[in-house]
Amino acid sequence: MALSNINTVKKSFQEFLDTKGYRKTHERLTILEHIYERNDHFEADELYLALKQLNYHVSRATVYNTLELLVEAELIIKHQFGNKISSRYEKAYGRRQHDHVVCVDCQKVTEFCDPRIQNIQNMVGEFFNCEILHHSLTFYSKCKQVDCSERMKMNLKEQNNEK
Amino acid sequence: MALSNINTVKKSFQEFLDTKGYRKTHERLTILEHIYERNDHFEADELYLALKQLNYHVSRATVYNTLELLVEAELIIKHQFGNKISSRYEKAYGRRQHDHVVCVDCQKVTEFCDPRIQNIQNMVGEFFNCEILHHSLTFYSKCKQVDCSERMKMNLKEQNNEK
DNA sequence: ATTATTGCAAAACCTTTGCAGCCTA
DNA sequence: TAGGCTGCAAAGGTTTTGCAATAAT
Repeated sequence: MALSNINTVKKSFQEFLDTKGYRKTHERLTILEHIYERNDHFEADELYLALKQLNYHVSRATVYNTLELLVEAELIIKHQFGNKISSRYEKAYGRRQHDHVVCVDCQKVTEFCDPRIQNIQNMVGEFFNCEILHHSLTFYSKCKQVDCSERMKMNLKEQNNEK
Repeated sequence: MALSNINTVKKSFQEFLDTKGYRKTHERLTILEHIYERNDHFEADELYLALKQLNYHVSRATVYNTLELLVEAELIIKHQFGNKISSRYEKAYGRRQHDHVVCVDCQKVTEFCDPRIQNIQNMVGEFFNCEILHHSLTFYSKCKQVDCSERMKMNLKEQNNEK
């Protein structure tokens, strides 16, 4: 992500905090920066551990708190992919609406866009006379790529080592 | 659900258990029966408590175990609706493919069908050269119906009573 | 008779909460 | 300085697991 963008995002968050009367703490701004350096669909604990490894210590409580604020500020999106228990997050600023394909074997997440989903959303909202706020469309697949089986092997190895 | 159908479903489950070399226990068959008497999108613990109230005692472990088997047998479908932590289940046999609208206030689940989703699924599968096994499409709405606010009030009352 | 399955309780897992102390405003 | 925010640890809710007892094959 371009440098100009991260500054825009930080400004946006600061404005959000101002408007809501929340405080601009180092923790919150730093967490936002680190999120915008990532390009994946990460879990809260992954973010916590990544920050720890960078010798920037924040508590889990603060990570969860900040993630919630960022969702509210519409700077990140929260997902629940299938049977995975924990939520995943991705940055939202300057990104067009998209949906996901998740491999049931290696958990790899791929993104796609299809304008027809918006049409369906509008139609369903009209039909039920309700205001649809947002949607979640996920395709669960077995990807035919080489690195899928690679990942599976890695996962199996990890599991065996831990036992 | 018609009586003939529940028998068909039970036969289907028994065949599944046979094929897989699993045992046909009273618990498993009874849980299946009770699920097919429901018409909602229930949580595992709701099912456990419902069975308890009917004086049919099964452990939580057995409920979870059986739900997993029924998903594998494709007799029920498991959902993760939005930020709700716990999974929800619904019966699957003899039901046409459909998706869901979930009210973010009262959690009411409504079903709808749209053939275009299948088209999108096919296109995306071809595009990424992957085999899409199934999908999950959920619209999150604020329903404008009277009973939504009613439910919200009820929920608030319950919460206050519990405190 | 074998051994998968059950029930129970404890553990695991992710997330939230309570509180003392800190730091932003 | 006031009180919102943090860190820590403990609690919360859902799901999984270990093990002895039970029941299906």
